[in-house]
Amino acid sequence: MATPVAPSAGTQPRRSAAATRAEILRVALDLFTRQGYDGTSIRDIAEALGMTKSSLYYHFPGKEAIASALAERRGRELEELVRWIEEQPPGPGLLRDAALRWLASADAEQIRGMRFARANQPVMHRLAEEHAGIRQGFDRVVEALLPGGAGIRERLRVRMVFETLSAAILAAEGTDATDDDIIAAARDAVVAATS
Amino acid sequence: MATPVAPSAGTQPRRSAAATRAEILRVALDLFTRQGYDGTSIRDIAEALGMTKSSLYYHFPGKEAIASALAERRGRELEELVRWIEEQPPGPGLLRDAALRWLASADAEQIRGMRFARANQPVMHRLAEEHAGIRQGFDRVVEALLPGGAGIRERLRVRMVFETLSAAILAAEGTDATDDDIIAAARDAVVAATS
DNA sequence: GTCTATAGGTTGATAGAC
DNA sequence: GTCTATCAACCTATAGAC
Repeated sequence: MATPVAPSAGTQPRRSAAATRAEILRVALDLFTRQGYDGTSIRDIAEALGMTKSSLYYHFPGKEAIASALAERRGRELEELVRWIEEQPPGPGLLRDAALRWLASADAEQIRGMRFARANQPVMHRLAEEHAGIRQGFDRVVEALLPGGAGIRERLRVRMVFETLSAAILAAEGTDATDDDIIAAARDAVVAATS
Repeated sequence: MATPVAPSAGTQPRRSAAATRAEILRVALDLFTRQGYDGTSIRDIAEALGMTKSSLYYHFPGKEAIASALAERRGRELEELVRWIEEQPPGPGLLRDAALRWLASADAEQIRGMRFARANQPVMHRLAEEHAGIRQGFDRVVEALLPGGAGIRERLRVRMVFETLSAAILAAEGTDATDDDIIAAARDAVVAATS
């Protein structure tokens, strides 16, 4: 399963540090999603990359820092959605439009990111607590869509609309549904929930 | 946080083994949900019960057996739903009726069970693989509701209706929503999705 | 049924050579 | 940037006394 890297011949490494970092994140995302954060050791990640644990520590200060980088990437995607919402004129159709826009932007990588977040709730929650920058999931989105004094039931409703994609991903677990199937199912549910 | 158990005075233990077993499951469910399966050691569970690890091994052959017992309990709840579905006359309204029945039966304990399953996907999945008896989640329910040749999109739709409660629980994470709020939100979504 | 003690293994992380 | 070698801390699980 590992993809060993041929040792570099010259003094210059074959790939830049930035590329290696991205590769580490890609492999870690895959393993964390499939085996869970706690079920994946630093050694697992390193071996899948064809390097040793110690080399990994050159690129990241620790295991949690890898998960943190993944969470931050996910946070940036959501922040972009918040910015878009704040630019729109408020109105009753905005919730549906925002949710459908979110779905339309969901590519394979983003779906993998959500699967990761879903499969590793305990770590994500811990990261959000320690590290105040990473606010949990759709908090900011809900904030942007609702007036300040909204009740708990209204908040729940809005949150659930955005959890729809997450629900579709979970529903597809173990089946052979494609990403397109998942997004189509989520879209139907969003439309039904915002009628 | 621990609730130490007073040592029994006579030769007979204060509580039957069955009661102790149930208490272990209750405490383990709580800890597994809050800290995750891997984040909870046998020692954590034992200390919360006021006993030592070794005593726990008298009641359960291992850590995984505890999670397995929790998963089986969850499986029994779903089996009851499957039985009910099979007794009903088939029809287009059956999906909604079954989902609403499932919601109506969801008490606090069941919601805690779902939260556990949700927060520990990797273990649940592993248990379902190794131990063929525990089939994953709503597989049986979907089977009972759909004709054999149903397509993947139709299967997804049915699964998602049942994932609604799960989505509501997730949406309520971190908020101060009550169980009633969660169930109400889930009911609205089920009705919308099955119109 | 519960305890102490410990075996046997894995983990995340560090030091220092190249 | 990558390696070998090593550490302390932690885990599950077992043995055997009471």
